[in-house]
Parts: sequence; C-alpha cells; structure tokens
Amino acid sequence: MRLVFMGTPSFAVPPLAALASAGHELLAVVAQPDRPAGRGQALREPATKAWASERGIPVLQPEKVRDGRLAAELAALRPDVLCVAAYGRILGKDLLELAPHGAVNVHGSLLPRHRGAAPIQWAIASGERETGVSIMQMDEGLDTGDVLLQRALPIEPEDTAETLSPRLSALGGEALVAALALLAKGAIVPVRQDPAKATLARILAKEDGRIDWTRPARQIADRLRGFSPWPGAWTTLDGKVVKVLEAAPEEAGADEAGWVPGTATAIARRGLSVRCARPTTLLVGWLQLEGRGPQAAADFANGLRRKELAFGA
RNA sequence: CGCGGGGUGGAGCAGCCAGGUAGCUCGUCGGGCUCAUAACCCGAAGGUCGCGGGUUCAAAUCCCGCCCCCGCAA
Repeated sequence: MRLVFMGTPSFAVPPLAALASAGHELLAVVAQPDRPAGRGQALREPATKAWASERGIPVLQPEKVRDGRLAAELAALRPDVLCVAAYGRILGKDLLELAPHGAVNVHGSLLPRHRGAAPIQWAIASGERETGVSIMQMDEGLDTGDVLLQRALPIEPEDTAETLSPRLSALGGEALVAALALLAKGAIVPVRQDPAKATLARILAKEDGRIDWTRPARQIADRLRGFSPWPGAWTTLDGKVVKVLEAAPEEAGADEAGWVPGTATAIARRGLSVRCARPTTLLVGWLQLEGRGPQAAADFANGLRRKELAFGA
C-alpha cells in the first residue's frame, strides 16, 4: 500500500522499518521538529527522521498539525492509509479522514488498558505481568478507536521501560504489518473498546519520579522499573537529589519501634535497606548522587561517616 | 556561550575556603581468634592528589589554560 508514516522517537522506528520490509511504499515520514536537547542545547533530530533520511524518504516536521496545511500536503501524496506510532500530537479530523483507510495507530498496551502517552511505563509501574500492543483505528478521542489487532507480551520481573520498549515496538511492527495485510483484504473486524475497562496512562512528569517512602516497597520498586530511565525514581538526601537506579523489596524485614519511612541502614556488601510502608523495606543496590556517577549503594555507604541516614527528609 | 556538581592508593569519600606530616569506611595480602563466617583482633602493601603552566621557601590546597565524567533544564 501507499502510506504515510507519522512517528517520532525510537519506539516508532521498528514499526516504520517493518512497513518498509513488508514492501509498502513509504511516501513520507512525519516527525516532530528537531528540538534542543542534551547538556549543550544541541539540536536533536527524531529517530524516525534519521532513519528516513538515510533511505531518501521525504521527511516532514511541521510545528503545527491542526492548521490544515499538513493535511493538504499529505493528501497530495494520495496515501491509502496513515500509520501512526508515538507521533506525539493529537491528530485532527482532517488527518484522520485523509486516506481511504484512515489512520492506524500502534499503541504500546492492551487497550483499553493504559490509554494515553505512557502505556509502557504505567503497565510496569502498576506491577502488571503482561502487556502488549494494539493496532487501532484512530478516532478523535485519546486512544479510543476500534481495535484491529492485539498481541500480548509478558513483562519480565527485571524489565524496565527501557528494556521492554524495544520488544514491544518490534512486536508492534509485526502486528502493524499483519493488520495492514488484513485491512487490505477487508478481513478485519474492528472491535470496540469497553470504556468500563479503560485506564489512563497519564503522561509522566519529573515529579512522578519522586519516591514516596510511605508506599509499600513492592510498589516503589515497580514504579522504579516503569519509570526508568525517565523520570526514574529519586529521593533527596541532605537537600541533594539521589537517583535510585536499582532496588528490590526485601523479604519480610524485622518490624521495629520508631519506624520512619525513608530512613536507611547500611547492609554490608549488599546496599541500603530503606524503610517504606511499615513493615516493608526496600534494598537499594545502585544509586546516583547529583553530580556523581552511578555507584553501588554499598560503596556509597562506605564513603559515608554514618551508617544510618534519612532519605526524603 | 543555558545553570550547576565532580575528577585524591583497587571502590566510595574527607582534606581545598583560612598553602607546610596523604586521612576515613571498605577491598586486597599476611597473621590471629572461631565449629564456622560476610563477624572480630593484629599487621602490611598500594597514591604522578585528571593534564600543563604560574605564584611561593613550600601547592591536593591559591591563579590561568586544557581534557574527562555527571546532575538540572530542554
């Protein structure tokens, strides 16, 4: 089929590449504009743009997608369908109805669960053991369109958003190609989402990474995995930010009087045992102080002049 | 020129502001204690204090330049 691809970050690349491999004709790739990023403020180009540029595929990076200009430009290409994956903008009706097959989206969750901007992160953060991808016929709502095809994928105990994302995105590519094949044959029966089962995977903010030590250790560990590498899981110590890079709930720790969430005890060779919601404790294995590199919590404890400390105070 | 922190034996840190003996918690090696140990005791090895200049009787410490790492912001 003739198609236009809309997507921005690395998650969108495998689906894009899968379409190319499947023999579809890529008329253009639409990505978000280059943005200043990194310590120096250098411009960063979207992963999809880099991929398309290398292959001589036209790239469009409009600042606005709702003023009709993009729709007009794409309509001129006469695509059969728009394929969207993590583009980063809500699309208007003009774009959704531009192609005969409309717009088809690759979403990183088993809809209607985790509609929204951060499905992968919230699936892990919620402690779920399975997630997946959904190929959806886009409508004007936020990930509310009819589902065309779904594929499930287990979430491994050690998975973080960073390790799970590539697997989901590869699966998403396969599913997208399969869905288009069925769509072309008219062999797909769109399935409506059950609104009652929908959950919102809210876009993440820096503050979502702040550790609330009054939560159960299990929950803190799940959020850490789901929010890695960004916004991560961080707390404060003596007014400075400390990222917790690796941590796991400990087996039933000894309950004790004077329990204060956030207080930690150094455990020789293993790290820091931090009190969370009584009586759970989190064993922090790796952490990073602002201005410093990542280090084992046990090493960090060696550098301290004390063996008891209070996070988040 | 976006803001800021840091580079000190193998690891993590203190010392720098108020120049003048290389410190701390670990690790390593040797010995001891112990049924045993990641515990404890005794001892030892190991450092061009990121690099290059400068000031000084004397620089980890003060001044100038450079390299590298990281946090924030985006």
